[in-house]
Amino acid sequence: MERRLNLEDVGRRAGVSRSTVSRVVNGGHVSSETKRRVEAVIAETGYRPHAAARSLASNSTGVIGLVIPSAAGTLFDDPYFGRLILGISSATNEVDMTLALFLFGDGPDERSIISRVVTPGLVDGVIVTATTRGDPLIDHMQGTNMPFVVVGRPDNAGSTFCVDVDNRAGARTAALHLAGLGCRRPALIAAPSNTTAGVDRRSGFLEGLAEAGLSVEDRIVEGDWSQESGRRAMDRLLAERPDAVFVASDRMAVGALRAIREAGLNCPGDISVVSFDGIVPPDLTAPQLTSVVQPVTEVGERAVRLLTTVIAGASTPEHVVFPTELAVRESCGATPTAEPEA
Amino acid sequence: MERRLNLEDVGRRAGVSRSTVSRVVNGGHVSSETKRRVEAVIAETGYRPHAAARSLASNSTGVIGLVIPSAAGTLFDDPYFGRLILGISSATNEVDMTLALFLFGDGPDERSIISRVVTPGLVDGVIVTATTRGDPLIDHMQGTNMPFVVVGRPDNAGSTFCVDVDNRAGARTAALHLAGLGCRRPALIAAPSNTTAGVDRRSGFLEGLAEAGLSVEDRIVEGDWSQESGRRAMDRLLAERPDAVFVASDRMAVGALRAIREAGLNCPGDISVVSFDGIVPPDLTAPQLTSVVQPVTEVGERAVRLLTTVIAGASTPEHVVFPTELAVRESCGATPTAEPEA
DNA sequence: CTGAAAGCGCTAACAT
DNA sequence: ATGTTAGCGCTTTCAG
Repeated sequence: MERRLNLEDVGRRAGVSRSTVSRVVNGGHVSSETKRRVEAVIAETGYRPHAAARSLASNSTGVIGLVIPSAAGTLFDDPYFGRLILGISSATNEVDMTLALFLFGDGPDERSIISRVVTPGLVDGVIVTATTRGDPLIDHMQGTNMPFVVVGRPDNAGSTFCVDVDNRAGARTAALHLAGLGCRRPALIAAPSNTTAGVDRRSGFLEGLAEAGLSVEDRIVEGDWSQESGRRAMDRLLAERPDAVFVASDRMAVGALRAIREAGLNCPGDISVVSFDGIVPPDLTAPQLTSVVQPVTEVGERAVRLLTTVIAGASTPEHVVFPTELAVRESCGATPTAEPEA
Repeated sequence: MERRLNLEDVGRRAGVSRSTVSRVVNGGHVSSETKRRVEAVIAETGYRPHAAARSLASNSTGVIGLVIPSAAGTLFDDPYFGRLILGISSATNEVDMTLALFLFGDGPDERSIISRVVTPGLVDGVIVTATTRGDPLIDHMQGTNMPFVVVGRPDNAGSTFCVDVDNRAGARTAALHLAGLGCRRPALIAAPSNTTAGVDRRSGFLEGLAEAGLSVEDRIVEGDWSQESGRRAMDRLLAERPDAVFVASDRMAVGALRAIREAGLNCPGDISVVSFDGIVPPDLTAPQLTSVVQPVTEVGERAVRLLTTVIAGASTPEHVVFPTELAVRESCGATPTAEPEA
């Protein structure tokens, strides 16, 4: 097993010092003549700088971490995280960094992995997906001096960098849309109230309803994001004879659609449904879901860019929130529009 | 900005040398008295070893890479990769390593990311998911001396470590099951023939059919894994009036089910379907899919363990292949069994 | 524009 | 059982 080529070796072959080689590798000032010679040697030897050595000397690793808690089971049943990872990964490639993934459940391993995330010299910064309210992970991160941004809206983060979508406004739009269609007895299948997204979507919807002079009264059931919970929720709701329902997530909406069908009712004929996410492929359901679509991939990309600024030293917390778009399809009973409404 | 605490500092506070501290951190032999003292200092200072420095000195990073090519769009629409990542991530946590994710599309960035994967000092080894035949990535990896294992069955890898599922046997079982149910005009919606999984599932199915004295004749259409392709394939196939169809993936099967329904036919009444993957939640479809389930998560976990042996120096290539299980549900028309058949 | 030299924080012989 | 001493391969002043 031969020793790995290092800067010194390359320098020797090119007749220059290791510093010069380092300069051509990192784009420093080098005469074009020597530069050419060094590059030739690098090309023919296939030299690649040693990442760990570089990290140690430069105090920067070139890797960013993505932390997703309670990844356990449900995680990838929902396309949400997949999309987010895609966005983050592509942005990460773009800036020539590498992505480290930290998934963890609720086991005792949590503590250990949580501390691995902030190991010095491992990552330059991390993106934390915070879905639950009062997330202890956020508190923990604030106690360290590891740069981080959170995806979502943590309620216990006085001042952190974060990127989120406007859940409240999106849900409000859904309410207004339903009201505009003439619904009289709206219902709500809410997302868990221990998540900020759940809270925001609920209050946004109620707000929109109020503006239109409507109210859900007791036609409101809380699901747990799962399709099955959506189905059960709709089942319960059906007894109240709602003429429209806003479901706080696509997945739960798929379940709701099923409950409606199984009850022998028709959507949108008997009941309109509007969901949130816009992440389930339209073709997957019949009728196609009208939903408030959130730009998940963009959120991921933005999070990476934001994180790079934090790593670079940005210190005044920035909150970026993306708008959502109502994609009108079949399930609400309106005539689908080519252009999504705002 | 105060300097980061290092071994020397901790040693000074505890009145010992840095090597001793290193020993207590890494579990070397230290008298219980000093060990206690050092641990106290570590606890009160919150000292954490610097990952890059450690990597450089020990020539081992503690991170493994996961490479997923052509991640582009379709990737996360299919729960397959999510499950795989889950398995890999959990195994990775278990052995106290961290996971680096390399996703890449077909753009020009491919070259650059592909070379980043083999950057010395970045990862200790990588898991490559190879789906396509003659995958150039495999050739590339073989040209380096980076430890790697492949998930899947590369056809251009004379001798590599790999873990796969027995696609052939699983598909054969599906054929036999359908034959046992009395089908006479079986059809096949195949997976892309430029993937080894596609090839294996096809030949396994044909083999099983032949054993039962049946044949697909020209009732065979190739899909591209997407649900839509499954739907179109079924549409074409319907003209041939098959009484059973084996669909090489769950996703395509969902499309096929839809085509059957839209043609006004009934499954399993008019036509039985058996799919491959067992990855779509049964509740998602009506009727529930009978399918050949592959243990994706286990494959991921095994890949990690195998990789650790390669990193440790294992040199005689090992191929581990997992068996599949036929989960009999509603879509084949048989009475669902509690115990899945072999 | 280029070379020399001093670390970055840690591990691993090698002494003691 | 513990301390001493070399590096690991790179970046980065500092001279020239």
